[in-house]
Amino acid sequence: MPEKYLENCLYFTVNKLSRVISKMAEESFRPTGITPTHGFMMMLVNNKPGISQSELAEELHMTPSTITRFVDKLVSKGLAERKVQGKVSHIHPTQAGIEVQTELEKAWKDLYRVYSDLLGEEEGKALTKATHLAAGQLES
Amino acid sequence: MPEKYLENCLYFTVNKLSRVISKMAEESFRPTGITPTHGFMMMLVNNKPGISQSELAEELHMTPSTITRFVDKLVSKGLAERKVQGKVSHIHPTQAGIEVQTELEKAWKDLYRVYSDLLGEEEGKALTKATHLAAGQLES
DNA sequence: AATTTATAGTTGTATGTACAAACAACAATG
DNA sequence: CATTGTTGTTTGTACATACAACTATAAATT
Repeated sequence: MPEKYLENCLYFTVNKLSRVISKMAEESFRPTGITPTHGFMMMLVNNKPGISQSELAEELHMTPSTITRFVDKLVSKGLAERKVQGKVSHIHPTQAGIEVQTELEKAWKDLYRVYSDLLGEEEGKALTKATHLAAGQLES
Repeated sequence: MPEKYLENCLYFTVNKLSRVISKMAEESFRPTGITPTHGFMMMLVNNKPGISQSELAEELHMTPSTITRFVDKLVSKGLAERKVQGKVSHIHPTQAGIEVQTELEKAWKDLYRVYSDLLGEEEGKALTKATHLAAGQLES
């Protein structure tokens, strides 16, 4: 078992990268007062008012229970509201939710800028594509 | 704001990949009765008996508090023991800890096999290298 | 030697996320 | 229409992990 052998393990390198970039994302989103994932969810809601939770789950690649919790938080922050219709919950932005959109987009662009500057824009794009592809290939 | 735009966000793709590969790792390590990260820690301890917690933190890229909790768990499972010496804790494997090593290595190889088969071995290696590099570049 | 600063670890608490089980609404089939 | 299955959401619980504040030891400086 050689030294530094963890570097050769995808599980490890990906998890580490995940921690690092998550911290960067929190940094970028801090001014909005919303954490990154909640922010993305909010943007999805603004992008498609009335979106259902399963659609959110699909887009965000998260489990329904997690989505419930996240929507709860948006609601409790006054940024969104649930309109239950039969078995489906439709999520709509409130006025406050609509208003926070530009700030969220700014945070997102900022995040992009920060990691692109550190990685090189093209390298960043390539890595994004590669991780997206890999995630698709592995989830089977 | 285009459709499917989250795919172009490194934060997102990396987090998704992290979730996917973490689940695969849990699968591979399930037979050992130890979760992947605890397993890696155990291997590090076997690899260098008497290793300090800060060294573990460094290798695993995790915070000291997390290391404390993880070591606690190894100890409570009877796989390792702390020998406190001044302000430093030295972690040693117990007999049970030593004995679980081969099974852990098997699980680890299995994980490698599974994702290599799905990604292609060379592609997997390339991605591992790329994520490792990126994590290094971003943590500044 | 006394005081300050740095290092190693721990503890309390919080967050993100998942799974499993439950529940509620709808669909399909006898 | 009664039952059985399917789908969407929720709730209880659990785990990995982090941060901030704390304690304890060691090192450095006065």
